[in-house]
Amino acid sequence: MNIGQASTATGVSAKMIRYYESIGLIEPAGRTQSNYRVYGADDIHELRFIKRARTLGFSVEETAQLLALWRDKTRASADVKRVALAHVAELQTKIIELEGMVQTLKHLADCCGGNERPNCPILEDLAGATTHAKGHH
Amino acid sequence: MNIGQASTATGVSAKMIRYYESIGLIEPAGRTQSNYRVYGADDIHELRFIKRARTLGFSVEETAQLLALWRDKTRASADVKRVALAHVAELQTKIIELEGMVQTLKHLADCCGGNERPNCPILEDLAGATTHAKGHH
DNA sequence: GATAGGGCTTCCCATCATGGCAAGGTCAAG
DNA sequence: CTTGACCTTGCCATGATGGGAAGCCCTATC
Repeated sequence: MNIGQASTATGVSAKMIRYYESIGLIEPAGRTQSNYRVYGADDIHELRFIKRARTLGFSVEETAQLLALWRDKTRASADVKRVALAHVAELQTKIIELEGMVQTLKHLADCCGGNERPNCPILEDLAGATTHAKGHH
Repeated sequence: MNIGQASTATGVSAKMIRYYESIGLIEPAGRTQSNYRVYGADDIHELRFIKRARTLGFSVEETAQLLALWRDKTRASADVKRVALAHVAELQTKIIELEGMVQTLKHLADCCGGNERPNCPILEDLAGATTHAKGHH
């Protein structure tokens, strides 16, 4: 299996497969006599694992940890769970941050006429926020 | 006012002030005879505006649009509102994405013993997801 | 067998917003 | 005049990804 086929089989671009190899996330692939990378069923499996982890928002670093645990047949599931829950906490922190932005902006937008006149509470907030921000009008 | 003072006055690092100048987000600052950048009250005001916009998650590009609207005294508030609501939509899309990840991971973590044994539904999901993912147990 | 088209290789560059470091000029206080 | 804190520019790094160029390889068709 060539890198292009591995790519379509896993949804990981050829570019990224090479990148993952270069940073040591995956072992260097075998090569044909003409220096083409060759992938087997195990490699495909591993790339799918990586793809899924990335889709769930794990960083490459976290993915490496999960891969190591996956490879280690004597792992404790507690270790996996810890990594997963730490990631959940990160995600939730991010969500709360974004929700704060949304709330503020929605409030400001609600207060904005959205018409032809220049008067705009959104700009007023950005320019000083001394106006009624939200909650304490 | 030197760049360091402008930085502490606005919360924008000196590095970023120079960067914003280099990409044309702000006008080149005036200079002293010894080539130090000089900032006045208006510049501080503008940097605070930028800081606030960035804090609300606007990209530098979006911030540039907002700055332009702010400077334009004849703007229509509808234009500002459009930029803001477009950004809200982006944020909400991102939030939904993250919430999907959290939901999946929480479900998997709930199903994981979190003990000394290697058996782990989290890894099983990453490795193939042919197990009961979520919803269709 | 020659040629064309597509796939592979490596290497470099760009993104976005930010930080860090280094070498050198400047300013203010002692 | 020295010291230390500040400023200047310039280059490099991040994280994960894409783009492109130059050159080699393989296969199918003529």
